[in-house]
Parts: sequence; C-alpha cells; structure tokens
Amino acid sequence: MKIYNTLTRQKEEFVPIVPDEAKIYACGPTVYNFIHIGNARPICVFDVLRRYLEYRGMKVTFVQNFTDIDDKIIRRANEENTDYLTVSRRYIEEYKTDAEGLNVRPATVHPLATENIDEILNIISTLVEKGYAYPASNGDVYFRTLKDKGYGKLSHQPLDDLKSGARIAVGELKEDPMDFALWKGSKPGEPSWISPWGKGRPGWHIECSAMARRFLGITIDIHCGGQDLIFPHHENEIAQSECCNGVPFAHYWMHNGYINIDNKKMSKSLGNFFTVRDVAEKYGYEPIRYLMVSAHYRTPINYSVEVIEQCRSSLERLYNCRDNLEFLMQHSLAGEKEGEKAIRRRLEGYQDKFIVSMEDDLNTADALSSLFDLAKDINTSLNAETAPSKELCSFALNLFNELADVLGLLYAKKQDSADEEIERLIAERATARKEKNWAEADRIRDELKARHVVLEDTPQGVKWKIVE
RNA sequence: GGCGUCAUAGCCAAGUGGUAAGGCAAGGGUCUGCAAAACCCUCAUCCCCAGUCCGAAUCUGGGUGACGCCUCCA
Repeated sequence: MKIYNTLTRQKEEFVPIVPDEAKIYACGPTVYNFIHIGNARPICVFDVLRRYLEYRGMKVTFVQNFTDIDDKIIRRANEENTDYLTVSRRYIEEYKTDAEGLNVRPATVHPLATENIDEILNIISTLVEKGYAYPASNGDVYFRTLKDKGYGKLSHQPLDDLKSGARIAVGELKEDPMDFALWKGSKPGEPSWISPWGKGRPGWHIECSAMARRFLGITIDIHCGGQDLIFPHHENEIAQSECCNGVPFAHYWMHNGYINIDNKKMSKSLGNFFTVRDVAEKYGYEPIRYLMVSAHYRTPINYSVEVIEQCRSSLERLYNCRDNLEFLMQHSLAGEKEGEKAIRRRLEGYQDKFIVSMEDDLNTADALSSLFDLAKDINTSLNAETAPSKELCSFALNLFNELADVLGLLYAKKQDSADEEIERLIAERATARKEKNWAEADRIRDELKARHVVLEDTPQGVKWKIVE
C-alpha cells in the first residue's frame, strides 16, 4: 500500500517495522466539549485506515489518546464550578457515543494523559539529563528547541521562519522563544502532579510522545492527525521522542484535510462549527461517515446541508441494493446454476478495483465508486427475473457487505420484524389488491407510510421497510 | 513575508500524458393497477493564457480566484 508521508512529502510504499503488523498512533480529542464534524474526519478516516489494513490481513495496534488535562478543560471546569475530572470524563463518554454512532471502532487502547504521568516524567527526565530540556525557576520545564538539529523537518519550515513566529508568553521563562513547555509549574487552583521540578501538569505535546512510547514502543509505523497538528504539535512530538529515545519516532505521518464551512476553516475560535451531535440529530450519523469517505482524506471538504442530504440519498441507493438482495436470497433456491461462476468472477472484479483504489493512499472516493459499480451489477444481474441461486445471492451479499464494512458503511440496524398491527394492515392490503380494490389498497399503503413503513410490491410478494 | 493546498457538469467527487469513473439532482422511457425499487437513455472537454508533446484535465511557465499553516484548534 502507498501512503503519502508528510515527512517526505511523497507517496511511499508502506513497509511496517514488523511484517504484517502496524503500530498506529492517532491524536485524539481534547475532551472539553462535544466533538464537531471537523473532529469527526480524522476519527472516521483513520478508522478506515485501520479497517483496511486489517482487511488485508495485518494485525493493527491502534492507539488514540484522550487529552484530559489542558487549559481549555480547566477553563470549562471553572466556568461550571466543577473540576477537570468531571468535565473530561463527561466528554469522553459523549465522544464514545458519537464514535459509536459513526461506526468507529474503539481503539486498541484509549490512554489518558493523566494516567500516564509517570511515563511523561520519565521522558522529561531523560531530556533534562541529555541537555535537551531545562527547568526554569517558575516550575516550568522547557524543551531546548535549538539543540535539536532535526527541528522543523516535518513542517518543512526554515528555522528562521519558525523563530519569527515564536513568542514568549507572559509568565514564561524560556531561553529561546521557540522553546516549548514539557511541564507546566502548578498555578493556584489548578490540578497538579508531583514531579522532580515541583508540582505541575504536563504540557500538551509531551503526552503523545509518552503514550505512543508506552503502548507502541520507541518507533511506531504510522502517526496520524489533522493537518493543523503538523506544527507545532507533531513537530514537537518528534523533537521530544527522537531526542529522548535516539531513534526515529514514526516512519509515516498521515494528515487529513479540513472540513470547511462556506469555504472557511471551521474552528473553535471562529465559532462556525457544527457538532456531530447536532448534525446526527437531524440527518443521522451515517451521512457524516459517508461524507468523510466520499472524498480523499487529504482534500478539503466543504460541509453544507445540501451535501449532507446528498450523502443520505447516496446511502439509500446502497441500502436498497442490499435490502433487495437479502429479500431475493430469502426467496431463492439452493443449487448453483450454469453460468453463475462467471458472474462471481465478474463481481470479484469490483473487489479487485476497490483494493487497487485503497492501495493508492487510501483513495476511498474511488473505492466507493467500485461499491456503486458492484451495486449496479447486482441490481442488474441478480433479480427476480434472473432468479439466481441462494449460493450466488449469498456470495454477492457477503462481498457487498465486506467492501462496505471496510469503509465502515451500511451499519444501520435492520428492522427484523414488523409488529402485529403492521402485519395485519399488510395482509388486509393484500386482500384488497386481490379484489382489485385499489382505493382501499392505496389507503392502507398511505396509512402505513404515515407510520414510516414503505411498501414495495415485488414478484415474490410484499417487501416493506421502515424509513425515517 | 516564509511554507503549502486547491480550482473537473446544477451539486458532491475520482482521474497525474492517450482522448472525462461514480453518486445526488433533473428530463425522457421500461416495469407496475398506481406506486416504490430497479433497469435503459439524456446531461462537462476539465478557471484563463502561453508552451512542451503525435497526443494534456493531467507536464512547464505566467495569470486569476479560493483556502490553510507559521498562534489553542482535527
């Protein structure tokens, strides 16, 4: 598989450290609020990465942290007159609700910054010993950026330009403006932990270095996150980890593009963001997931109501295909027929094409088109007229589900049975139809529709489904 | 200022040298008692200009426009 590596700015063949195993670290959310749809993108996209690698037979260890101590969490807690723990634990739960709604599988490990203070302190200590970090008199410990010769290699920024943007904030005691905090000395009223440099709390960047090392080792295969994390967060992670461990931190760096609103970056500071929860309540979760895989992960996506509605309509086509196929299979006969082998081979061709797309830096948009091509072929060659065997139906259904599952789509629970009232109405309508009492039949159909039950008359009988 | 991204039909979106995938929407048709679903048909020459090439949406140069990072942010 080829992966675009931010480090080298080109697509590279993915070669894992251990054959058939992938160690992946993804920067998770800071849990001080509901996640917005911008947050949903890396979550969905890198879930697809994981699913695809596993689909190809790799053993994937996927670590995604929760930043559960940070300025914004503390501020939020103060606003609500509560503590950071209450805030962070609440939004971790809300995150899980949204992640499940988006069909994102839980990571192998979801470590918390506050539960890895020891590892954080270990790394800081090593950095101080090696001269890459220094404690200041205010209790802060800073990373000595100028000592790291590789600094800037991920963001590809000339050091001089980084310097010009760097600032020393009020209260900081840095040797150089580019230095950044590994440890923040305790301030009154803030949560703190004991360290060799006095009470304090970890800086933002160090936690990822610590959790990556603890759960994945000193060198990992893939590190991923949003493009806006390239600098300073990921640049700083590299500096910390590599200066501490003396080996490359991550072989591949993957960064997803933004979700824009009206062609503007959606951000907390601009306040133009939609939470996943808000969108899901109106349109459901799955159109959001569809939106994320409908474009290549590195291109920007412009969110709008029109687009999310289109996503929903597109999903309907896929669901219809599967529903029709399942219905057909229930009414099919066992015994593979002449010529069905050729159909199998043709259907497998879509799978091949799907894989080729995914191999090319996770081209989900192109892969998705193969799924639609497969749907079209199934609709055309497996239907009431062609009366395929149960075996062929089953084969096609499995293939279809398999590919959809790599993208994490088509996960809505199916309504398995209608209640008695609905069954009765359907039977009554059948009688009316037999008597050619169309007015009555249509009346019942309308009544059911009002109850969100949509009927289809097929050669094998009445098919129904529940709609929103 | 430094670094970088993008510009393909009404909308979304693939395609990185060989003559424009896929989806949504729209129009016409088949099927249906009528529907629904499905199927068939119709629907772009790829922001502009110049260049390289037998051949360019794809490469080069120059424009125009939109956006991002350099500061908390997926």
